[in-house]
Amino acid sequence: MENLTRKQREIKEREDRILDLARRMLAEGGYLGLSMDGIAEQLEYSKGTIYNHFPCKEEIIISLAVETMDRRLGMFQRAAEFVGRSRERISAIGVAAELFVRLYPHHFFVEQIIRSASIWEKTTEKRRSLMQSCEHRCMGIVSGIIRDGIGQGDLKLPDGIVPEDVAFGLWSQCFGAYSIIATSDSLPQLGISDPFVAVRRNISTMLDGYAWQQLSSDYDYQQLFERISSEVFADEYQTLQSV
Amino acid sequence: MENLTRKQREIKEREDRILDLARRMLAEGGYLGLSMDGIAEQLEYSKGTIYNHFPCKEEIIISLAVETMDRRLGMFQRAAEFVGRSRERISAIGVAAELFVRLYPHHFFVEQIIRSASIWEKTTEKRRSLMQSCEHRCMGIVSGIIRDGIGQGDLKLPDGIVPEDVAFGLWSQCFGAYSIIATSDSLPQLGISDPFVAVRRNISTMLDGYAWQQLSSDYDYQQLFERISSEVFADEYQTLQSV
DNA sequence: ATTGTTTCTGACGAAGCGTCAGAAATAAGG
DNA sequence: CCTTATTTCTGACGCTTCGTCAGAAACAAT
Repeated sequence: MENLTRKQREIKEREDRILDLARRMLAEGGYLGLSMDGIAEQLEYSKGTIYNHFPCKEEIIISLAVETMDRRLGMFQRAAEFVGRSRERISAIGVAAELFVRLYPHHFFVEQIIRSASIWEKTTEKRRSLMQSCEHRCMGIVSGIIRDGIGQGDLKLPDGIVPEDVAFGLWSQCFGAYSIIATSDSLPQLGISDPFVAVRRNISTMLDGYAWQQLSSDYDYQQLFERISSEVFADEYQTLQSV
Repeated sequence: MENLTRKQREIKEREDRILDLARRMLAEGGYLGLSMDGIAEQLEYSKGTIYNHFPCKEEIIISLAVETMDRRLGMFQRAAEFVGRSRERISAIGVAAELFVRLYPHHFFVEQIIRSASIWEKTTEKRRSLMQSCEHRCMGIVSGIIRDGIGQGDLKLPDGIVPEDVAFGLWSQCFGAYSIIATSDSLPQLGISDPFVAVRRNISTMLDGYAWQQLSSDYDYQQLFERISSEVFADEYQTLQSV
């Protein structure tokens, strides 16, 4: 793998710096805060050089989004390896999702931007399908655990409901809640003192509704949450605590 | 109320035309598709005139968002008046939310943009608090129904959970799901054939998890959905069918 | 008819995007 | 080591959009 010339290494390294700076600019000032001129200036390269890496602003954003989803996918994979009953494993996914958004809010923010700015027209098909495949694999992990649960008799879905429908429910609950949390500073005024706890309870209650064993009345999922955090995601959890 | 000069009426009418065009431009090309120059050109006024109405692009977007939330608030109010047990009334809210997003996707899109583009810095405190108050009242309606349910013995929340937490769950479930539906065209590939139905089932299951009477096993909420659509929201439902 | 006020206009400066001819650096060949 | 070919880098350029503002035009009051 080390058959790269000095030049090629330089280029790769510069690309990382571009993405790193771009993410910060995006976090700072949203879509408009990210400026090609600004990148060139701050990195002390000419604009042309930046455009050698990325043909347009939108491609940078997509690249950031792919990085983001890769990172989460990694955490989901680690979570899925948690040894335990199916509902414990899905809880591990929940821990991963929450830790991810709390630890890397900038990453999550990129995903929100992707979903609203219409940047798709300008980007190549390749990047788009790369993103989709990340999304698919994330969903696949979750659906897989649900299927395992069904196979092991922990869960039985009613007619007309497939595991993907439930996975979609978890996904939208998380995405929606985390979006609202990130962009609304008046939740305490609305009477929601700890929205993250509220999300966990709501999701847990939905799974109870599907009668996924073991029910939250027979098991301390709050304690499991702590255990998974400190066992599976020790480093991440540490970081979060210290902030 | 009719003490307006011809001029003033002209101005009011023009403001509506600006907002109408702006919404279409926004729906067409996102944040970037909305251009002040474009508005001036298409409406055949000079830019200065447009800027007499709105001091910046962002204020237009906020105005659109307020329109949006007002409209939904209206539908929520009608839904809340539905006569029935508490869980039937919350179902009516669900119908309103779904009809709203399906009938007025442009309106919903504005809300998504608001939540990602960083437009808040440029806008006045007044508009912002106007939006918040809309949000609060929407939440208030939902929380109110939940409280009614508790008062009438249909529902009992576990310790540490307040009605607002449950309302937050419904809100985030809907917002997340509708966002994903609006911006992801690969849901069928993921195995989710009818995402709107999936949302309804997931929400219903969550309410079952809270043991909100009557449980979905004892009541045909699918049929209730149809009934509310055609009774409370006859016009809207009609429009939706014909599209 | 004259004066004062409101409303409208479009040229302007600033900033950002993406391009491209030519300069500079690097690699290859003798 | 010098020449030539190739790659990489540069920044001026054209274009679009934002938001401003001095002056023109329309309107109202006297």
